[in-house]
Amino acid sequence: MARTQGSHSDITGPKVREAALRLFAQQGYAAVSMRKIAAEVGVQAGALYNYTPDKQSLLFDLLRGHMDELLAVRAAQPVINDPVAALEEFTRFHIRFHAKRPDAVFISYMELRNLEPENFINIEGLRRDYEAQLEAILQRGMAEGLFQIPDPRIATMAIIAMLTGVNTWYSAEGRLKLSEIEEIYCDMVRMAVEMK
Amino acid sequence: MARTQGSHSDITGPKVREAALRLFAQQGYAAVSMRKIAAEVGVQAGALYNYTPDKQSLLFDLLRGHMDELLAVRAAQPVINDPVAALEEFTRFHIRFHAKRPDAVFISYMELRNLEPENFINIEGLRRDYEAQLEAILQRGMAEGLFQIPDPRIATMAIIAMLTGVNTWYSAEGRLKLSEIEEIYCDMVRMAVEMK
DNA sequence: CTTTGATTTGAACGTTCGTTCAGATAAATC
DNA sequence: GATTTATCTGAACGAACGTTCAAATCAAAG
Repeated sequence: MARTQGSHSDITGPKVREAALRLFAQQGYAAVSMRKIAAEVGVQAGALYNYTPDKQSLLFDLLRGHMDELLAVRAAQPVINDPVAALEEFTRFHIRFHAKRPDAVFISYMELRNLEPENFINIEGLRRDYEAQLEAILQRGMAEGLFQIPDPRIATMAIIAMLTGVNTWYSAEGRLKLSEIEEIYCDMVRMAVEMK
Repeated sequence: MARTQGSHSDITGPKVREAALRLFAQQGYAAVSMRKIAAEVGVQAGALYNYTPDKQSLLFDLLRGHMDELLAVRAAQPVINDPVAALEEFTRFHIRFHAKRPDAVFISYMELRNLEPENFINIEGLRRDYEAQLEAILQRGMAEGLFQIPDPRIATMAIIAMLTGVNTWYSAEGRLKLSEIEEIYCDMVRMAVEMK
């Protein structure tokens, strides 16, 4: 027997996922052919099928991987009990994590509709888990009389939409550094929920 | 000569645009074939070319029409001088206008990348015009000492992202009526910018 | 009822799609 | 150096793609 380790798949596998992620984000799932992905990797289209059973699975794995990483990195964060501090930490975390992965964030929102129903439900559930973490912070802040929030569920959606919106215009070469943007959003979020 | 009025195009034309809008929103521009649109209209694919020179123009016309209507309806709104009242009016207007047109809003965000560069710039300019209206309200509120905003440009993007985010979860059958949602967002937006 | 021209059909075009697979290639083990 | 097997090529499959166009259809004007 031969070559049980060190085969090309260690290199090609990640390259396939990277190319697919970039192309799906730029052109959309339906507009990207397996041949385009293969060309980007430097391989023939047939070779891709050593790394994914089909195109749909490739998309799902990217979305699933993104959500898994989001929840894993978040879970590794230290727990903060003070709602005000926790909200600031969530804000900074969300902006930073998403700004680093614009392609994955983009396809996570755009290509959900291209998932088969079962896969869709799967990803949707992970997103809800993440949203629930922010909602819990808001609920705690209200219980402690620190926050003034007309509807915690809606405030959760509003804050997340606001934060994720950074990705639509942020550029590393822009007017503001990411740390400055974090600061500004922390202020706005705090003002939006704080008891006066 | 015959049939200078009342021809079928009066019926088929709008049906083509409606079908294209719905299908583009549901499945994405690239995933929707001219044959699918034709089937939805109840016509053969070739007949579509009486109503659009090509598929790309069909997408552009939908986006352009949406933005034109947004700016036109907005321009017909009475001018409000008080920044606090103007901000509330903008909030309500944005939520209501966008909630009524979820498909057009969706493709306006998702399919921008499928526009040819010239068309992209065109639509992008109209969006900036709209955003500038909110930014002007924020600037005026700051000048009058009513608002406390760390960065008006970013606050503009944040508020618009927050408001447009309603479309990702709003349903007419949901827990809250649209008027209630408007109310909640007005509160949050006001709290987020108001001088304390 | 005939004429007229807007509208639609239905077939065809060259191209590209996702996927499969027998055979070629190449690297690690013996 | 021979063997083994993961990896990749290159061709092929039927299906679907956007678009074109001659011919058929049909409703209003004369």
